[in-house]
Amino acid sequence: MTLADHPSPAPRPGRRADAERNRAVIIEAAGEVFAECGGGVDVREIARRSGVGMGTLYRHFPTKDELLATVLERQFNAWLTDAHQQAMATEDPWRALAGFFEQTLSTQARNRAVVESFTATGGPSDSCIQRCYSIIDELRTRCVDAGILRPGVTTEDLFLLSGSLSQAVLTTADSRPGQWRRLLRISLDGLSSRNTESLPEH
Amino acid sequence: MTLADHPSPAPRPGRRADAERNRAVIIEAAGEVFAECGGGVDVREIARRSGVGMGTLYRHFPTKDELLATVLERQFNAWLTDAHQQAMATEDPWRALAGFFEQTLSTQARNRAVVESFTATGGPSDSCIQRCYSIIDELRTRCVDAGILRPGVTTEDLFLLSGSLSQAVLTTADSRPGQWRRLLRISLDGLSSRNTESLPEH
DNA sequence: GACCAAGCGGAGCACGTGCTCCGCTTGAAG
DNA sequence: CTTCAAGCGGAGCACGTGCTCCGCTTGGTC
Repeated sequence: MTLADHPSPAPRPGRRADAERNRAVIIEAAGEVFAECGGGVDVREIARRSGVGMGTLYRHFPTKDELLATVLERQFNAWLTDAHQQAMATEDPWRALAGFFEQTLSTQARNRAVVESFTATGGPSDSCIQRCYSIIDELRTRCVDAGILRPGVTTEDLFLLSGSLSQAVLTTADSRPGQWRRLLRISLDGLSSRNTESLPEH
Repeated sequence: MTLADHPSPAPRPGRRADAERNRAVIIEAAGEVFAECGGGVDVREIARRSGVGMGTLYRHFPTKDELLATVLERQFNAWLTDAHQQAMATEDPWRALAGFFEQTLSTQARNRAVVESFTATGGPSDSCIQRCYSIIDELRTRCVDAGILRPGVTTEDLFLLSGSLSQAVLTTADSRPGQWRRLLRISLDGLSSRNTESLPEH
């Protein structure tokens, strides 16, 4: 399932048809460019890739930040929807949790801007964070109920772990792609209930 | 042991005394500013903090990158020296490894530029990387000889883990400082030889 | 004390990048 | 077909930031 399969979230009635089309083209192109180059790219590059002038770009998105936010929101929601569906479809709680990390990391591996957004101030919007927390919490609860998750592990721990590993994915993307799977495996084993010693308080 | 306890690596004979003094002041100030603000700070801020003009700064360091490299090299070497001494002084191999991570992360937690340097292209100089690998490899070997490290764990795995956790330290530095210790604990438990299943190949 | 090369300060230049302005074009309503 | 507001393109402005230039100052030597 790719991004294009998800419905565009904000169709705007009353606008001229070409404007609507341009808006969609810009979001599409910006998504690609941000993913490849990170949030620091020159806006002209996005305009160029969209085949649209600067005026048009800034008519639709008053600032670069707003464009980035729109794109990230869209990509996050697509990813979260997929992740949720996949999690629901997996019977075994542990496989569901592991699969979530696997999917998250391999998706984000190809999207610089998304990884950056976790580091930078602000990051993704609150509603996305909230949604992400909900999914992780559901996965965590299922594992706890099955007695296979280490006691004391919080949703925040899992969220932070995901962000931390994302970074590992990025740093090894060029030199040793796939090495992150080893770290993931190590972390998951550390999360197993076979480890009974309590974790340090904050 | 702090940075000031380490000898300045490059005293330059034949230079005027005030120039030598200024050079030291600049390195000191730049170290603080880079640590607080990251590598993206305005050079003027470093000049201001040094109490020195732009001309003086650029006389000693022809580019900002060179200044940053000099500062990072110095800080890395100070950190590595401390880490090595501490590792040598710890009898128990596992405590030595855990202590290395603990020290690395709590040091880097207060130094944005260092963490960034692992992410950015280039990063620390090759000789630093090499030295760091040597230390980690020594720690790893001791653990392997004692039979307490999970089979198949490489020096690269441990290096990558360190960088990955550094990121976690940064992202939670403001909101939940100390949470990274929980992730570290989880990772270390996953590295224990009690986990016998082999890690995925690259 | 006199001399001067080495060193210094900071105004200002060059350039990259976010954003605007305005004359031209075009979808669509009548 | 006519009309025109909505939309478009891209030159160029504003500003932040790396770096330079040059007249002034000063440590060191005789």
